Amino acid sequence: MKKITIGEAARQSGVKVPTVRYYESIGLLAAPSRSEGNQRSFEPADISRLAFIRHARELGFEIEAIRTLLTLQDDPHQSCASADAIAKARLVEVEQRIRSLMALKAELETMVEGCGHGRVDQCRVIEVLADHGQCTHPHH
Amino acid sequence: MKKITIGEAARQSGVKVPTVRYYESIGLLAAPSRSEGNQRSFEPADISRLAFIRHARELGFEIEAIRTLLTLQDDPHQSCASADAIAKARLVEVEQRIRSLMALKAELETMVEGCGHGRVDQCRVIEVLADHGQCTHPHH
DNA sequence: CTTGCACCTCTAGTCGCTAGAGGATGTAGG
DNA sequence: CCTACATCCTCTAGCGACTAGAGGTGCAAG
Repeated sequence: MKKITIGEAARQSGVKVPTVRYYESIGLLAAPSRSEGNQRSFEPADISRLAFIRHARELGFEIEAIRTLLTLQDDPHQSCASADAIAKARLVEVEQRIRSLMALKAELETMVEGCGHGRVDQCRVIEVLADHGQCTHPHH
Repeated sequence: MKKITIGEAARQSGVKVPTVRYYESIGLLAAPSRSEGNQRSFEPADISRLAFIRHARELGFEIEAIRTLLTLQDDPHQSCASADAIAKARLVEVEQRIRSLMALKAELETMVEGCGHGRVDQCRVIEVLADHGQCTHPHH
């Protein structure tokens, strides 16, 4: 077996070097074996695991959710109901966040459009911020 | 003048009591005068300022952006170009975030739909997470 | 053999709060 | 006036998920 350094692992998985060490420190990744000079030596399986974590993080899953997903992955005979539930919960979160951001976007657009590019005392941006009652879109 | 306690200020502005103290500590809100017994005594203007901050936070502006917006509000003769720029930048951020979340939503939906509710080794949720190449939507 | 990069551990910082300890003040009822 | 109780005070530490930096060691190429 060729030894995979932490730098290689980082490059291949797309996770930064300090983040790899961080994941090890919180027990998301098993501590790898070490070289004679005390340097980490990873296995290909570790790269896959790191890629899994990275992808899940990109999808916005929290570390604790990922921890659960990883234990599910480690034991393929389990029911995937938990994985399904976690993904569904995340989907609901994302949908809510999108709705909220759309309302936000509308309000920011109104603010920016209303700005006459003059002085602050006529600025709609400042004005709207100061007076929530001027919000056209009920969101927050 | 009637004295406004921190609790009243919090209730009227919708900012929590510890958060009001936090805003004071970071200099976003001027330190108010104190009662004989060392308790904070706010002015109506402080309530407006807190409401402004809260609204801006709800719109996702960062504290440093709010600090700038507040100094602009404090001097109404300035050009509102900065306020305009800050709001526009925030708008761009929000639009980007929405796009990214939409892609995410699509991917999560594919994952959840593909789940046969069986065992983990057939679970599309786990599978897609493990292999980024299966992503139908190029986003991250 | 030296240069220089990659690696090691450890601590502290980021952002925007939030929680809790331990004590002082203010107010309403008896 | 006394007591109960809510509210206030300061201070420190914690959250999530890293990121930055100090100060030192390993290793491979020229």
